[in-house]
Amino acid sequence: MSRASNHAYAEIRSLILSGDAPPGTQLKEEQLADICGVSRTPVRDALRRLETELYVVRSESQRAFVADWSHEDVDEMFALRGMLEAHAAARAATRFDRTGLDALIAANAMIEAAVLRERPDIGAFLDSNRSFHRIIVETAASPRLTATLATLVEQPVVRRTAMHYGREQLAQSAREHRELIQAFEAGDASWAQAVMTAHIRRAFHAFSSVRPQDADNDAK
Amino acid sequence: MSRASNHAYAEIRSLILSGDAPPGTQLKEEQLADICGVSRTPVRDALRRLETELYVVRSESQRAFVADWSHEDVDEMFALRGMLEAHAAARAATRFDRTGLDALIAANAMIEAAVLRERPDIGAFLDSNRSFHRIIVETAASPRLTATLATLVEQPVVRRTAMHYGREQLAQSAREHRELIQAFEAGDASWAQAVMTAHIRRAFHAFSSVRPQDADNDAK
DNA sequence: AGGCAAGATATTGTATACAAACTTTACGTC
DNA sequence: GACGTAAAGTTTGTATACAATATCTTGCCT
Repeated sequence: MSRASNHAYAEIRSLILSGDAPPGTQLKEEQLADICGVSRTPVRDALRRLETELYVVRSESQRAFVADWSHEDVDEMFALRGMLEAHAAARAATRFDRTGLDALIAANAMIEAAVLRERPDIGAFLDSNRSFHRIIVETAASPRLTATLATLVEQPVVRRTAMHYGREQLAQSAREHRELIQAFEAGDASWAQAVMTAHIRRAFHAFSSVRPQDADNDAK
Repeated sequence: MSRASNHAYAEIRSLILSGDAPPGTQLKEEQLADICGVSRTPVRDALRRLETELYVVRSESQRAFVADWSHEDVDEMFALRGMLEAHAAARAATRFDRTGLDALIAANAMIEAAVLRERPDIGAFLDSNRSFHRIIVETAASPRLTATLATLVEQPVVRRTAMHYGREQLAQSAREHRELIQAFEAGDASWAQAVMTAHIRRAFHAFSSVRPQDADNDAK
């Protein structure tokens, strides 16, 4: 995807993630084109991408809005993500080589470094966490699975979850990653699958315990 | 999505499914625009959609090609579809009402009618089969799940599978549907999930036993 | 003869103008 | 005053022209 199109995508996505365009906001192509400094054509491309990733929904008459997620939507998303990432972990367990494992260990080391300091660095945590999970999904070597998960792992949700992790929960997350690494080193698909299921499920409950008004404050 | 865009989508998709554009064929926007009688703009939209549904892949330099499916791809697709449709069945089991069940029973009656005749009617089987599965997924009431499955249920594969079902396998498929209906009437999520898992898995093995050269003949 | 480079060609990306569709508003009628 | 309808305004859809980039061709140099 080329320059203008990517730029529009990144810009609009960031409008949504930052909360500048809260759920329900109508996204008008021309207005976005002005903001991004490009024409409507690449904006339309960007909106389509964001639509498949479910950041954006369309009304019956094809107008675009920032997606609003009910609690049930989030529950269902975590359920699907749990199934698919656990499946990815199981496949990855029989495919990891030393290079991949080392990359995974390095990513988790960065996570721990971000967590085990006076004031945990949530941004660094999120970045490394994303790398960690991406390595697993890519090692699973199923383009279809990768594509499917890409539409399910909603960064705003992950972010909101992490924001409300306490220090202990962040550390627990890193410990679960350690157990995943053990399962991968043992090449044990069932083990990896079970740990990943629990890992995602726990994240869901951490997310659920966030009261909506707190989450609203995060968006700012 | 509007007229020209939908038309281009349907036309290109049918080029791929019919085999007129075999795997690896380059899909040039201008050429497709001529074929569809529309401009490049809606063609680009259509290609993007087909890309997210993995009918089309792109080279590094953004040229579009008809996707090629390895046996492993198909295996993985069935695995994902099995997980997700079984999950849908479990959710649906706690949500069916009398109207939905009756619709399901009616769909399966049509399937049996298509199968239990001198010469099974594959076209009618496929149509009713699609209805049957759609009712279940929609009853699961998860837009996300619906959207995800839509990108996985590849009609060419379903078709190729059904073409090679013998009369007995077609009848077995209908019997499995009957058991699914029983599970739904009992409101038993685990039962429904298990039957659906087996149902999809059996379809995969029916598909796998088709030798490639036979499958090629089907495409004609 | 083989490889590299420059130009020619083909293909996709972007901007813009116009068309179609949907929404809102204002007015008339009951 | 409420409802329906029509016209004006807004937003998205499509076509087309042009720009950028990739690929292929050709010819030159080694």
